Amino acid sequence: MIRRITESVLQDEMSQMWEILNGDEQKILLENFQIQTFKKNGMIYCEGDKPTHLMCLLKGKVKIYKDGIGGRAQIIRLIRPVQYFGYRAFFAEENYGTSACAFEAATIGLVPMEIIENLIKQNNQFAYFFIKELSVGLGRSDTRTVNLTQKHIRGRLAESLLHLKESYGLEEDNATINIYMSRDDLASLSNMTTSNAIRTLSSFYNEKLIIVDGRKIKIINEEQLKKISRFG
Amino acid sequence: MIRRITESVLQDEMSQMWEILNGDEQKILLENFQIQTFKKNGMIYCEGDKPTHLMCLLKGKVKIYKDGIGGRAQIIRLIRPVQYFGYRAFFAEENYGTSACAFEAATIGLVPMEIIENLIKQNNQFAYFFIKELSVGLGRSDTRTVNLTQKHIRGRLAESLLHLKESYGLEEDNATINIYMSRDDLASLSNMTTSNAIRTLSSFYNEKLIIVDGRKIKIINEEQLKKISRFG
DNA sequence: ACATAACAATGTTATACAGCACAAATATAT
DNA sequence: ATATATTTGTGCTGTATAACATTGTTATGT
Repeated sequence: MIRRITESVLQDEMSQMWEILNGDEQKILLENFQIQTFKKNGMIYCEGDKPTHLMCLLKGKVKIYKDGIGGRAQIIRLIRPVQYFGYRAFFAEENYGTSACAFEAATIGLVPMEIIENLIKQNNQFAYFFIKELSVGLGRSDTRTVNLTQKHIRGRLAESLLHLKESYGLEEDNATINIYMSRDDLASLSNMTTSNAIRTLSSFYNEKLIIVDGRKIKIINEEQLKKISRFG
Repeated sequence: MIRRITESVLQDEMSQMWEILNGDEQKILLENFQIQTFKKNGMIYCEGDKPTHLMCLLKGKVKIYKDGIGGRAQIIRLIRPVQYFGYRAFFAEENYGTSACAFEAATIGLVPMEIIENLIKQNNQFAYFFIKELSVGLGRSDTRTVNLTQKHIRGRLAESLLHLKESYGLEEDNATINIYMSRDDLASLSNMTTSNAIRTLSSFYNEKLIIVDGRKIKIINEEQLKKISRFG
């Protein structure tokens, strides 16, 4: 019964990966697949840990971050369902260089990296899946470096808000960003202090670009935000 | 005769890749391999171009950079012989997100990406080579993001100097960094303005950490530079 | 050898941003 | 439900660093 459930998860939600595999390979994946849940703010893995599993976010929201200088965290990547993560360090033969934490209650599918490694060795399309995944990620990371270092504070925050919208979408009102995020996290995402995140957020509110209600943020002038993000 | 030469280049210098391939595959690589030279400051490819070839730096020094906001360039990666580059965008199915330029006269080996793609599809170890290469690169890029955004100006410059030493080594005196780089490039590498690169360099000189003679930089107190890099 | 341009060095000013302190408002746990 | 901890909002102050201006120095070409 449980096997039925996990099989349908693999088939339906992780189809991108599942469909590349042949029957035998699917069977191997199924036999080694497990699902784990994490509470809000639960740690999924820590910087320095040994990577053991490929992870696939099935439900919830996850942040990948690095602890920088003086405890200042820096969010590197936001994960949404269905995205894969946690495998880079294994391939690079390193310990994790980042930590992963659930923004909100999360359900994650896990596959031991040895299994993934073997599948890669027998299925080239599967290997190519990771090559593409990593290549896209590397491009993003480089772009992010430049954005974070060269854009001004307003541009960085505007970019983050738009990025949150792209990643997690909007609520039923078609305006409120569908995430409940602290000012602190918003600051880590935008490479600024919490004070500045708060301050800039209220500037945007005064300029009628957004409406802020506690942690809920409604975008009301996306065009202008885009302009500011491009550099304003 | 020419074939003999290119074969020896593949065998000796690009051995990391060559040795993974079987006889037939090596033949394919050899038949599609060509060597090209670039002058000092010669452009190898540009942001926005369509990626067509895997490149391998055989001789010289190359910088990979992005043109950021207001013409401010940002060096993303330094290439030394023998390192591979130029393939990411193809795998990601994007145009180049960076530009590549020769610091000094460079010799580059080129292989059409279609050939690489086919080799990947028939040789899993070859695929794994790229998975590892990309994984290491992605980790570096993420680390770099945090270093450039969170370290202070002195820390960033110290880090760059040490990085240059690691990348290109020292001259016979075992102290002078083996690269002839403008202050402007040093600034792009360290995410600062040219003025600040110059200023901070002369601070380091006054503190007797380095000796500067034009573009030649001699490291005389590496320990202290490391401390500053870690955060001083 | 000289002119011209590119590069390097340094001082001055302007500004964006970080750090801190404190009060008010919200979450979270018991 | 109440207490405790965390998060949020603001103002103020100091500082790092970007921007600008000036001058000296080193390449490059004629």
